[in-house]
Amino acid sequence: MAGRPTLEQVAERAGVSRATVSRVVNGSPTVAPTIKEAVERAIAELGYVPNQAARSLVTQRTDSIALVLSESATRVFSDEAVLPGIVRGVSQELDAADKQLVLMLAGSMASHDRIERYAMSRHVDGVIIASMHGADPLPNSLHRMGIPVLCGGRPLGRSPVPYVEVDNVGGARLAVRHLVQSGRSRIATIGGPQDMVAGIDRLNGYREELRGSSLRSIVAIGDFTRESGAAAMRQLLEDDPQLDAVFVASDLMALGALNALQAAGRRVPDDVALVGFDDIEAARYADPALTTIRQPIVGQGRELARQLLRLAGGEEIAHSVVLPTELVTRASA
Amino acid sequence: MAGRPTLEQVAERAGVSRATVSRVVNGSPTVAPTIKEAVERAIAELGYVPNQAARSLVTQRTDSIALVLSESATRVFSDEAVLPGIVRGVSQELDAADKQLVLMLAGSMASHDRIERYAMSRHVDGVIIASMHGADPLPNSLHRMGIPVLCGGRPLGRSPVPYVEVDNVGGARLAVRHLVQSGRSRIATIGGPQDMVAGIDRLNGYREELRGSSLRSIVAIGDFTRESGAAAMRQLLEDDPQLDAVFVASDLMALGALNALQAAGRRVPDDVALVGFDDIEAARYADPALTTIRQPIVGQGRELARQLLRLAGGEEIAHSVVLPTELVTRASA
DNA sequence: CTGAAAGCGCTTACAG
DNA sequence: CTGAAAGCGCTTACAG
Repeated sequence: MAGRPTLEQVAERAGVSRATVSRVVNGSPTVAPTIKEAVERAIAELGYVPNQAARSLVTQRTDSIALVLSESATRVFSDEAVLPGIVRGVSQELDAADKQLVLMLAGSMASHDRIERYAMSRHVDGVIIASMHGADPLPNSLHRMGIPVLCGGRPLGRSPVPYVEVDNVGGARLAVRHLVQSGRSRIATIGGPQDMVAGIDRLNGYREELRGSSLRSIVAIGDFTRESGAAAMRQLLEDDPQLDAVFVASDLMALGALNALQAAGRRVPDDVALVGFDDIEAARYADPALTTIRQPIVGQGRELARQLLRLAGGEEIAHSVVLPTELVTRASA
Repeated sequence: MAGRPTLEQVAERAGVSRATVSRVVNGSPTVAPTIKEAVERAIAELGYVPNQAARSLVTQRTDSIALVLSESATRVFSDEAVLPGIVRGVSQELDAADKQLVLMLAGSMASHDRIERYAMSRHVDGVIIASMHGADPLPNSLHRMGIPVLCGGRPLGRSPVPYVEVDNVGGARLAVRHLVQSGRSRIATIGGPQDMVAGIDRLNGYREELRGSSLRSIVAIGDFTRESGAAAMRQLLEDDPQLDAVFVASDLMALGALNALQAAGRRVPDDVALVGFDDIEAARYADPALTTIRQPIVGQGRELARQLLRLAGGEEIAHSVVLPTELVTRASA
């Protein structure tokens, strides 16, 4: 088959110059209809598809963007329920814009280097970094190199890098307010890891909302896994056997907490009301079904893609976009 | 900053030709140590990173491969538990080989076109297609175009495209054998969708194993979702109220079936033994914990990547690789 | 509206 | 061991 056809061959077949073929391919309006037709026929007959590398070399664009997920994050099962949704949202929006999605799982510091080199090699027009632990230096260093970069979730520490996040603080406040309003008076919380912004903010929301009431805070910390939720719940029961409600910073931890409560002979919601966060599928199937805070997961992915595309296109974008969360009332509270 | 530095600038700074810089960058052994050092210094000082597009244009390689997931598949929650594992496995192996992963969610037939064009534009060195429904024409058409392509899961219908799959038939037989050996005599099954190879093969395995015994088959079909598992279970109880065991073709459907059984007042495993397939996280936390067939998910991803890399490198590879499954015995059977 | 020509940033025979 | 030169397949001012 002598390799795949080139512009040159299409031009020859259509009896025009390469420039003209290029114009047709790129939809330039200044091509005579008859010529356009001839070129299109030649393209179809030859099955011509433009070589992206050649195009990128001259346009300096690749029409693809990288989505970086931290590998350690994908280990947390809670994230496993969230990250696929983000990937799907990003993918949908990118498809619509005819851009490609390059997925990079950042395992270690070593892979940070790989990612930097990759972005620097101009293989992508921009980078979305989702799901960070701690104060990851990657967003800032990419930003410093002049690469369009956007974070999913507010970066810890001061950072000039724009981000899209869900309203963790507001969601937590919603949950606690619901518990207060339903007459609970000893409201504990199981917080997430304090090196992740979702963990930090949901705990802050809890504290902020309690501050408005006369209730005192009762806190245990987990790591977003089911087991850690169960362990934290046992701890809380020891710390305050009289507690009558718990706001748990993730549904998965809430499911663990639910098991621990039932094992301790507490009825949910009669003795202890329980509110989770995330609204994962399993929340609906828990017994009792879990009241929780829903966050727009696919929506966050879409918004990330839209913002990055604008940024890569040279537009000014808001430094932060915060997506609303909502209370989903079920049986557990 | 006048754009990012080029080979040319490195050459000038190091006082050598572009050819020499290129040799150093690509690790050619025929460069004098002193020169090599000078070049490396210049590279470091300038922060030079090769432009991939330029490189690809001449080498005809991109060092990246595409992973295609069907979007409809990601809608099935059962797959949500499986696909991230495959992505992770592929990513691990590709990272080790310093290749990039381009993720494409194939939503519709329209996106099939996009994927073909993308592969044809030589933006990737090969394509892995995971998770197909029906007899998807994509693998064959890519193959016909001369693009290295590999399927996760055996393609339906005759196809020259090589594949990597888990032993669905063998796993199902293992499950049924376990039920037979534990003395069950009315063993039903809930099959998966019959347009997916996992659905078809697991049902075949059930039938094959029963054929060896004197037991008759009792069959209902679901679509791999939890709800469909519950519905199918209700159907089975109606069809044969005396059944004492069920092999369910996915854990998620098995969880639905478990609910339905308990709602119908049957004790598991006392009245009815239950075996699932997949070994997803939730199987371990069911009550009773679910006996199931474990498949190597990340392992399948890794094997896919390894095989595709070989294929793209021009090696001959086996037309099929079948990875073993195993029985994980817990409380439900 | 169309074409000739330069150039994007690399790699790789080919000489020397 | 090193360099000059050709060429990978496109796009885009610049003329006409």
